[in-house]
Amino acid sequence: MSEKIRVRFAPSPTGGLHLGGVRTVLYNYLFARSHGGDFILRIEDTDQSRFVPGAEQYILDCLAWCGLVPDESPVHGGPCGPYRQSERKPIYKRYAEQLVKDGYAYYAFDTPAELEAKRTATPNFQYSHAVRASMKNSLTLAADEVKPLLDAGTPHVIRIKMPANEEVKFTDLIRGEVIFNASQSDDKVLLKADEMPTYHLAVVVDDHLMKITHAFRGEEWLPSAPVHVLLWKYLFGLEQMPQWAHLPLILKPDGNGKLSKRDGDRLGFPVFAMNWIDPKTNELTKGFRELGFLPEAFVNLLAMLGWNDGSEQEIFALEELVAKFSMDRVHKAGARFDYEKAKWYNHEWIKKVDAGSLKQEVKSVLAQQGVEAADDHYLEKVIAMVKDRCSLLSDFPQQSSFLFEAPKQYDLDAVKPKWNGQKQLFFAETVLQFQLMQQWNAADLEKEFKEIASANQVKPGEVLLPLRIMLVGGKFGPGVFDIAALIGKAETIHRIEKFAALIKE
RNA sequence: GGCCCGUUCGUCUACCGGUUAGGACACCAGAUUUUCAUUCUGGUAAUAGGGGUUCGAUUCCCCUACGGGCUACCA
Repeated sequence: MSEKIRVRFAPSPTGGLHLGGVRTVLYNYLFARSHGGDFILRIEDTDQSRFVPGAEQYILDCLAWCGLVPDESPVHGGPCGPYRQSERKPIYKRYAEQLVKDGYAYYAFDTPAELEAKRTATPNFQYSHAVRASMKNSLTLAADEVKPLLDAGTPHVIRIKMPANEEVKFTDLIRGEVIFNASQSDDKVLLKADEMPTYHLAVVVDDHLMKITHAFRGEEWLPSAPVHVLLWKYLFGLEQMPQWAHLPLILKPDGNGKLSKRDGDRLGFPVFAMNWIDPKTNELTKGFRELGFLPEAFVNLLAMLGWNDGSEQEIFALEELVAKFSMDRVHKAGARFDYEKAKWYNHEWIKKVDAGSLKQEVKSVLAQQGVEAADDHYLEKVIAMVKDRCSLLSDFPQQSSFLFEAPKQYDLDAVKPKWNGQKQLFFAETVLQFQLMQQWNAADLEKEFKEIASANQVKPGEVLLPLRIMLVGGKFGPGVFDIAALIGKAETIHRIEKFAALIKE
């Protein structure tokens, strides 16, 4: 039995897809897939103040990178269209008017200035059941006063009339039964003066019309959940309501509060899945992908931030997450984001995947550093040799560029103080002996090198570091003989000679 | 301020009444690697506090403290 799990996702007002957003979609995806259902994602399309050009496609691109491809993702012209909020204005208005007619909402004529005055006069002013009788609205005004106002086109909003004493219950997939007293919420605006809906109305109307089955969102929405539940009750009936899940927040690594883009900038780690250029400011925010993360690792670390399968396993592939995921093991408390652990996940994944599958990414990351890796077969060998030492894809150039071209810079301080004629002679001899070698592999090279050393009365330890500097340029990289074996006889000899000539001066 | 949600090593977390409270990241020490990493071994480190309930509470309940969230014609 296959079920269609339809979910809605609201992009961030500033564009960009942050960790919390990806995790929300990820949990949606895992939930849908683990129930054998289709995953239908609707990206909320609120134009006007919030609309960011390109945000939808960007989100879809990010999700594709993560491997979270929806079976269907109507953006424009889909079966439940129109999707753009401004094109749906009449729909929202119709439902809002319906609510007024049924006595669940009312017109409010208070101007923003009047409300502002109230707020400054009364410290904890809330437009709620307690004060609505003293405000200017269709509840306090006589019917024959209201009609002229409406007819004259007086600016007004439609507010929900929250019951003064009613318990609102609903089941949250993570928190279980949640009970609120409706009186605690104020009379939220449902339809603004410009006839655009607020989130509260739009979310309920759209979820109904677009047959949303599951509504996962951040914990910050919990306090307004009773408003939404009530709207469902008034408009469509509670049986129709999607299943709610309020996900725990992802918190700053230091200090307090939700993780924000600013924290990433400040602490030096990405917060967005992929690079995002704010179309308004042209400001670039780096993404996990561009900083060298593997999508497998990104998904893995996000999944574990607030969920685990109860075992001690920490490395999960997406299919494995699908198989083991269950909503009731999602945490209630927020989790601090730890970039060090994020890098650890990536390192584990780089070690885990095979060299061949990394070719494209490594090639492009090398190209960015001006290193051309033309030979795929050779590249794969390079990757196999160095990948265990890389936490990020961006570590590859540092760890492997010398396998494609001779070092341009040498760590001379590592060699020069102890350099002498004896070593000069030793390397001259090494070049000669290497030229004669029939087999060119790491084991034979090491054997040969040590024999030359003992024949020349040099301790291998004293010439090993110079050899490394000659081949690599610095004190890093895989075993020297592995490097020599890979770059080949001619190149090895060339590098030794080049360096020997250089250090003489 | 009001309301809501939450609270196990520094961090992510396991335990769903009986454990020497386990794992991972980070950190420290040792081994391996005649580079640097990796790897391996070991170590430091937690049930916020106080009341109940119970033969027995990290686990269930209450209070306090702390943290987070919401409190817009933003989402």
